[in-house]
Amino acid sequence: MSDIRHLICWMGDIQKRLGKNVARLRKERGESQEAFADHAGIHRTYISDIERGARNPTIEVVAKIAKALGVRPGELLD
Amino acid sequence: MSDIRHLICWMGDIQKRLGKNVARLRKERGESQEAFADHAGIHRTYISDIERGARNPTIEVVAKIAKALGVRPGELLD
DNA sequence: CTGTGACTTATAGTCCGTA
DNA sequence: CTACGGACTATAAGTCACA
Repeated sequence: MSDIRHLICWMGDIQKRLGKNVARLRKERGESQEAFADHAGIHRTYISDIERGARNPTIEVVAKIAKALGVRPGELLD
Repeated sequence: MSDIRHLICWMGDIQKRLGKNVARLRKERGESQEAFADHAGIHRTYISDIERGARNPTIEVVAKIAKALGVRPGELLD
C-alpha cells in the first residue's frame, strides 16, 4: 500500500518528475544551477534542461546528480 | 537512517544494479527475456544487454520496463 | 542566474545474425 | 532461451552564444 504511488507516477512524464526532484533538492541545498552543475561535474545548461524536463538522460547521469545531491538515484525518479 | 543505503549503493555500478533488478523481477513473473521484451515494447537483445549491465539506458527505457514489471521506476535503480 | 536554439560527437537503441 | 557481435539509425551528451 506504500505503493499505490506506482499507479500514479506513471501518469506524469518521468522526465518532468526527475526535473522537479532535482530542482527541489538543489534549492533545498541553497545552490544555484551554476554552482550545482559545477559541483556535479555537469554542464550548467544541461542541468537547466533536465530541471525543465527537456532531456531524456541516461541512468549514469541520474547517478551523478544523485551523488551530488546525496540521495539515492531511485529517489530522483519517484 | 532508512537511508544509509545511499552510502552503499554508490559503490556498485548503477547499470549492474538495474540489470539485477530487472532480471530478478522478470523471473519472478515467470517470463522469458523474449516474452518480456515484447510485452515491454523493447528489443529482445536490448533487454539481454540491460540485464547483464552492459548498457546505459535512458530514464524513458527504465520507465517502460518499470511499467511492464508493475513497479516504480526508482525501484529498479535501488 | 536561468532558458533556449543550434550545433558536433558519442552512444543509445534496433535489427540482422551465430553459437 | 540467452549471450554476443556487427552494422545501422535515432537520439543523448556535451558545449556555446545570446536572450
